[in-house]
Amino acid sequence: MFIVKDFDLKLTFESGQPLAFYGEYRLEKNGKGLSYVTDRGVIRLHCEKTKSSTNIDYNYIGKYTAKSAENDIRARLGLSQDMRKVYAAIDTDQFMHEAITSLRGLRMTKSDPWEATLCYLTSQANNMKRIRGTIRKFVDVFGDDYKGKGACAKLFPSPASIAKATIPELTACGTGFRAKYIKGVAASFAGGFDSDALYGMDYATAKLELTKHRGIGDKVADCVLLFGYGKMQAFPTDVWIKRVVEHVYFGSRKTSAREIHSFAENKWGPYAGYAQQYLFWHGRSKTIGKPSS
DNA sequence: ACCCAGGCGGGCG
DNA sequence: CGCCCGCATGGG
Repeated sequence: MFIVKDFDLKLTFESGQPLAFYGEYRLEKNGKGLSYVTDRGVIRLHCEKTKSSTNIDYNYIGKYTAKSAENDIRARLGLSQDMRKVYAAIDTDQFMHEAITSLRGLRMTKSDPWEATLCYLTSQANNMKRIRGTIRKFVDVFGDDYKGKGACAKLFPSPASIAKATIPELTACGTGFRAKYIKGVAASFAGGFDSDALYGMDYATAKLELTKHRGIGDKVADCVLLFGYGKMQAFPTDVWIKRVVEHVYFGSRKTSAREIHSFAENKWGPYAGYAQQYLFWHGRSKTIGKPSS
């Protein structure tokens, strides 16, 4: 059982983070529930909001102990983050203040590097619904089966299992033109590429290592660093962020991704990634800057 | 029919 | 550098 403040499961889950691509969010009898798949099993959460905090209960299937499951949840849902500090750092102007007021409790989640990589390779020129459908098919088709203690579950597919799939098998999951990138990067993660080594690298160096892969460009690399490695200075600049930042901070002037990165680094520094997530979700909810809005 | 979706690589001026 | 294009595919 966790008791935390400034935590909103629905916002955290639904704000376009990788957890939503391989997890399941649903209504339960007396509150909200969430389950997600990892390479070790399935974790189920149940949340109850009280006046001043949120109580999170959980159970699990798979190669977990009570302790390792608890650690997994704390890390993935960002339960150790100091939200007072986060909000103090990103509450820089009227727009961000509105975003914080509207989205209080939205946490940055932390997936495994490989999970985030697969999710954001799939995301390019794609929409949330189809991304989710594709990742869920990956789990169904390529995920190992866990069987034990009267329970069974599909696990998140390994790099090796995706690497040995054929291109037609991948496109059958709805990847489209991204299949060749997915297969190639999976092969790298399965052998040769030491993904854990990037934890020990600074942001810029780790980004260089990621973008050596065909199919991982500037934006996907930033997503992997932010959502997969927890490097909070990463500021993924997609079409939405570009629109919102141009509209709110640049008087609707067309601005290059390079300039936006520089702006974000100066304004939010080590918390730029957090600011990005609030800009992204708040901007989308208000369709800020979008043509015909 | 056309446009868009949490882009990227490649070619061109 | 910046700009434009093709890349698959389903939904507005």
